[in-house]
Amino acid sequence: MAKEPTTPPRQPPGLRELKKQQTRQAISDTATDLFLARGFEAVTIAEIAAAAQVAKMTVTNYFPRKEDLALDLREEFVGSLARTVAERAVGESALAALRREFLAAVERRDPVIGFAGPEFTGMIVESPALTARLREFHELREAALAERLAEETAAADGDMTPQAAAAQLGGAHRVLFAETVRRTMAGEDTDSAAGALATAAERVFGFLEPSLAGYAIRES
Amino acid sequence: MAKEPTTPPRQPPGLRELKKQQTRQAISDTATDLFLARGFEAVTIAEIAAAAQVAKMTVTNYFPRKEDLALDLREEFVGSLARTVAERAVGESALAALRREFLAAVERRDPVIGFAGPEFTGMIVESPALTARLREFHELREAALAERLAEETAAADGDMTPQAAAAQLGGAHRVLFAETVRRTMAGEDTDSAAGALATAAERVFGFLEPSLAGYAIRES
DNA sequence: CATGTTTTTGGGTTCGACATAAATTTGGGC
DNA sequence: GCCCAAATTTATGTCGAACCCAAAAACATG
Repeated sequence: MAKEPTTPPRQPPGLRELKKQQTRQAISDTATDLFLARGFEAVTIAEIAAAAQVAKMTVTNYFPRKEDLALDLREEFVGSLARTVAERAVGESALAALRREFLAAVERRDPVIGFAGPEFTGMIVESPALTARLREFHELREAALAERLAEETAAADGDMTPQAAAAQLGGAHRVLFAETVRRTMAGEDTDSAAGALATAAERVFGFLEPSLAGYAIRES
Repeated sequence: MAKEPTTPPRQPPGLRELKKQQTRQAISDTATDLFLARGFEAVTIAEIAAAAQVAKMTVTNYFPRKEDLALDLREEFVGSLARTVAERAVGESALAALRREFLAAVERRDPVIGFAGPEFTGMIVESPALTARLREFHELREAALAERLAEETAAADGDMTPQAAAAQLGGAHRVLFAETVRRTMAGEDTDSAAGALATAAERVFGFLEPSLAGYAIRES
């Protein structure tokens, strides 16, 4: 069915691949500029194509959904929690790892937890389509985390503990993300918001401590 | 601006109002039949209008979004958790009330927690648009719960405890809803699924006990 | 530089969402 | 009963995203 050509994905970046990346990036950048200037819904695919000097279909080929043009961090976002858990230290619980990493992300002002500047944040908040897409990302992220936790804890097949724990941990992130967005949209400056977020994170994660402090502690 | 005619909205259901409800229901029923028979995306608004013998625009007037034709339980669903908390007994915590009500809903085989029959459930699962809409309902439900909890606990303005608690409680419901859907799609019969759901609910809510057993206990 | 593959292009279709005005129906006052 | 004003339904038309297909252009490889 899937034929392996003479050259399965090996090294060579190749000119073709290079130009693809450039084209993709150029389209994405062009689109983002337009979205920020006039709002997501107000910009048409045709306009983006014209501005990027490619055919409409080329835009669609790279970004099957219009939302993808604005939210191009899917992989990064969706995998973040599962990755943190997978890479936690021996003796560290999932909760501890996620809290530690969240606080580090606050320090970094990481876009992945919601630090994205008022324009970009506003673009998302103003758009139902983008908001919906982000909601989907949150769900996928939680599902990825649940899967990771199931493996890490060697949970039995019918056991819903991993999903329950992932819902709590993912929920904490979701709530904190929303708070970051709220503060950004309220015009609060980044440093001030970051301070408040760190405090809020202590509280929100602390709230989970009674249930999760002993869950998914890495053994080796 | 808004002029009050001789008769502001008073009592009488009125013939006009009655026919509106009938029309609305007829359209919704027609649409649901078509969706179940051929899938959500495969049915066009024009077809629904033709089958219900009304104009396309009439369908759109009653149901601004196509998804609304299939998911017409928004109010019920979104308000359910907040309502349960609002009506809990004196001395009962939010967690206890929600668990009690969830188990009662399992006994009722309530569609609101996911008991909807394989056809209907399949229709939703197969459709990205309906899945997205349902996701939105979950979020609105959690937000409504958070608001209710904030009032019930007289939380201070910057305090995120209500949101955090709502995320945990709403998360539990979301996870259990997903499990109901999963079992339904796996072909499991309703009674068997209900039994498993009751057990799962005990576990999932029990998992929250350490954090939430003492939260939002009704005082008067 | 010839050949085969991948990417881009251009043209076209479908359908949901939305706007507007015309036609129809209803509720009441008289 | 009759007619008016308000509300509802209908008829038309626009716009844009998603999708399909075949032809042309760009690239990789021997």
